[in-house]
Amino acid sequence: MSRRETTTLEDVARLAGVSPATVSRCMNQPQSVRAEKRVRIQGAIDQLGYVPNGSARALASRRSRMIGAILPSLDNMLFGGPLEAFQKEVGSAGYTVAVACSEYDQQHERVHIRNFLESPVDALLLVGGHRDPNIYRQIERQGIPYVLTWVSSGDREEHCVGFDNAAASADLVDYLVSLGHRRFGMISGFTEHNDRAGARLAGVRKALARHDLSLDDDQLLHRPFEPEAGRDAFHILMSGSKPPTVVICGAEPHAYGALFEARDMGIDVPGQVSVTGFDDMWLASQTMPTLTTIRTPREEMGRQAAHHLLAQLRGERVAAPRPLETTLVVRKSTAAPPEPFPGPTKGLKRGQG
Amino acid sequence: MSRRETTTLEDVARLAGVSPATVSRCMNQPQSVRAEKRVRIQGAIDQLGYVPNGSARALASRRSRMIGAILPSLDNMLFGGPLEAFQKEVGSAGYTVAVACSEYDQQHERVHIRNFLESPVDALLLVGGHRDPNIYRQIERQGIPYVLTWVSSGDREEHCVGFDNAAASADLVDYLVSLGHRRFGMISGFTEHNDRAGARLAGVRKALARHDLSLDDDQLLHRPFEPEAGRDAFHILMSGSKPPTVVICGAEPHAYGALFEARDMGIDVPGQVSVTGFDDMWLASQTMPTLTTIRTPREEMGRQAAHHLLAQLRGERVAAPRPLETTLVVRKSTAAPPEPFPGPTKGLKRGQG
DNA sequence: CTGAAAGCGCTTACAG
DNA sequence: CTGAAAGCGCTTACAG
Repeated sequence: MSRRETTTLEDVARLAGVSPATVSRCMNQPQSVRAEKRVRIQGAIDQLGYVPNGSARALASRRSRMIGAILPSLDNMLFGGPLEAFQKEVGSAGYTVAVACSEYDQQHERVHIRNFLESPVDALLLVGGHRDPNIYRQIERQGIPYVLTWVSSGDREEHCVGFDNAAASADLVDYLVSLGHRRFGMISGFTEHNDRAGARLAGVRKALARHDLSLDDDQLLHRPFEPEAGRDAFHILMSGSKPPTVVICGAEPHAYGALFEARDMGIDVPGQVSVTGFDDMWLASQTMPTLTTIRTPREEMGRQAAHHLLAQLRGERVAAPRPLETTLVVRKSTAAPPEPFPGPTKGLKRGQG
Repeated sequence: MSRRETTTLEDVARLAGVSPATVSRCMNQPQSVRAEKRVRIQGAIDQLGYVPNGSARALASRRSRMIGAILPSLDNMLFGGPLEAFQKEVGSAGYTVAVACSEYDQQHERVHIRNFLESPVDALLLVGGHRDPNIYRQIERQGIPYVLTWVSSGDREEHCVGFDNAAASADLVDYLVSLGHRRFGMISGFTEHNDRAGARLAGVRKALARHDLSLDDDQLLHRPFEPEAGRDAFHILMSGSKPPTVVICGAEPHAYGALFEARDMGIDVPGQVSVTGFDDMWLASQTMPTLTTIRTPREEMGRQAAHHLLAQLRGERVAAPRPLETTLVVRKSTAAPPEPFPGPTKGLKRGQG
């Protein structure tokens, strides 16, 4: 235990017989140092067990090599995969990922953004695009790159790496209408502070309107993203006097809950009612019946978000990313409605989806 | 855009008419600064929109306020919850959490540990306790606190915040033996670099031995933690000439896969074969049949890991944490074996679990 | 309670 | 290709 506990770059320089600047260059731009010295320096590094101090490096270079990621939650199957993919990509470029959870709460997210800006992070990954403009102003004032995932459009398209939630749910509706469905129910997430949930609901409404259909107020239930909540909502929808012939779920946990509740209520899916999900998580292909849903390319989104950010960090001028494609995956939870049901309007166009 | 883009503590000091040292104190130990000055300083901070620079702070104070967490995976339902709980706890104490995934690979983990030590992090959260002693030496040389989760014993009990995997699976075996089972099959994770999986398997073996039973070699299959892998293994086990009357799964995804495969094979659970899980994730209570399993207190573990680390970071001397309790949750996937099956030995003691 | 000063361990123009 | 020197923006004994 000497007085000086940590070995510094200066120690390495002394042992290698070069200046600290050269050691620094050797670590950051090896090709700019004569090979012979590189060997001596590496030897000194190994001999001393030198570990560079990231804080000092960050301060001197004004780059922390840290990227902050703020996700709504980690305690489900949705965000972990993309985060892991993101971390892997930026990690191999030398960046560390700091995480925080907003718990689907704007105030929490705001605090975390502020903390990350203080850290300071070199870049930021967020989910969704709707937030107080002041937040964006604050981020941009610091001049750090950021990426908005899970959405493809909005005010800041050049920062969005995601897919078109509204278009995806509209696809779903077109398909369901083509099956003959006219009475729709929906279990949605809360839309106030969640533009993904909002877009999915809007997409459903818009597509229904195109078919001269609509979603009745009492057929739309907002619930947190939990299977239990989905069960509860499904039970309510199916206990009404005129239950829907199809229940669209804005998030997959809702659909799992709906399927479980149907089983417990003795309701046949898709015989009596069709059920759809959104995201195509692993369970969707294992439920009974298997779930018709929208596949979202989540890992791919994580990777692309990383590349988008890394390009900006390299100082490249980047174009607005192209929206990622979603896919309608038809499985066994959807079928024609149980009996011919006269639609609320005439002139219904079949099979146009 | 002035030449100096960032406002620094010095700017605040100048505007408030105090020294930089006082501004620093005002932020870190407010009570040591006269109230009147505190107000002036806060005013200056607000007026300038001052954001302290974490890198400089880290360098000067030799504390980065960052904790590194290395988990085997984020892309499943297991580690996200505890990580979120951990982040929440340490976050409210002012710490940032950096994450990385080892992908159940020692070399990956080693690289991430090294990167974190460079960052440098103030503390480290790891999963499991078995790793190259050199790694521990390296961590301890830097003098940073660390916590080993998901395990309760081993060489470094004072760092473990977890539960006794072996005892938990032994409980399960005792219960199954008490039901009358004598022919056991097991789907286990790979045990070479995973001491949790190793302990679960060892616990099963030890408990069986206590009952004069054992696990035949061809009744033990090692698989990655995926439902599909569980399906595959279950299929193999049940296709043998003498299939087991119970399949113990070392991880819950294996059990889900087993249940799905049983359904597809037309095998009645628990009529023909019992199936057990380990962890009690949300799906366990929703499968058909519902799953008998071991409940592990994962969120609580995340919180306790945080408190254990925070106490050390405060410089407190901490005692070895008490192991967390696991619970045998009996549901519908287990029952007596289909027919009286003569055990390999006499003198079997019933109901001793 | 407060300030002047040194220092944390790097990086990076600048000059050669 | 290399070195001397300044500087990144804070914190913290030390003295008062």
